[in-house]
Amino acid sequence: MSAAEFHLSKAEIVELLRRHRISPTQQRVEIAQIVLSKPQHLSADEVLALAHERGSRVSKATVYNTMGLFARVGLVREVIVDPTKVFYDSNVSEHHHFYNVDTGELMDIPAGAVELGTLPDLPKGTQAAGVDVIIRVRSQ
Amino acid sequence: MSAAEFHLSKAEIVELLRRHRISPTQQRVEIAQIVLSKPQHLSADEVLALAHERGSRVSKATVYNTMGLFARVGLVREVIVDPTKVFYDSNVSEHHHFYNVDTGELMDIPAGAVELGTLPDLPKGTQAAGVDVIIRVRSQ
DNA sequence: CTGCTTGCAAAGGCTTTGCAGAACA
DNA sequence: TGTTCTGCAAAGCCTTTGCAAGCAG
Repeated sequence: MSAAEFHLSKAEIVELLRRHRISPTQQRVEIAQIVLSKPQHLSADEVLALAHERGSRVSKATVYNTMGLFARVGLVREVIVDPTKVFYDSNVSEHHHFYNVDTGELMDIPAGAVELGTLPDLPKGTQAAGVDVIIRVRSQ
Repeated sequence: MSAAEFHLSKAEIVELLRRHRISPTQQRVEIAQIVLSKPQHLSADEVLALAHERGSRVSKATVYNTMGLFARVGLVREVIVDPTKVFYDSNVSEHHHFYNVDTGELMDIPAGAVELGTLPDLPKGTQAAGVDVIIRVRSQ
């Protein structure tokens, strides 16, 4: 997906959801507006907090359902770096991450800054589903 | 650490723990014997189950404390690929992983099969703490 | 209408913690 | 003996689920 997905009007969000065969309910549209507004890394709790700040009346269960749905259709990407919570990344183009284990901060690695040669042979009977590179850093 | 760390006698385990400034209590020695017996990926629950199979009377709390301690001193490595549980890898030499999202199986990627060029510039004020490469695969 | 969604609260699963008793040095 | 460790149960967190009421098409 390109950066054109960012800064979307409500109508564009509705269209985007429809293209992904997601029925554009009010909650889903509001969550999409928050999450897809710019490249960012948000936990479910942060999405909920942002929604409430905006005045949306969305429940925690719906945030989880919706983020799971968005991840399944490729609107966001789950980033698993911290055993205590999942991050959702609104940038679904191929890129990798720095994770500061002291602050819990997740940052993008500039595209092209990590070269990954050809993939190794996959285990028999499997197909690739994604490659994650996480560089853990510590505040010094 | 080399493969020489595997197949250790009780005395060797005690010595290994002492070298890492870990007081070799009975439970820690038993857990180390299980975990460090060979290259493997175990969850805390699996360590506990193996300990009980062996007849050790170790509690869940002690398994968590001990695995956390071992990870902190570098006797094992935490592998975070699944938001529902942490894996402990007894192979602490540099290598990466395949993770089968369908089966939950974690496998080593043969050493050298993934080429990672030079690391990108780290965020200001941080130092590298580790690099994880996870290739997610699906059963086909 | 008819099924999909939502929200609430409760349940679930993994991990941590508090504290008394036990083991280590 | 003083400190560190262990075990149990309870608590904590994030996430999922059950089910009745509410919306979408």
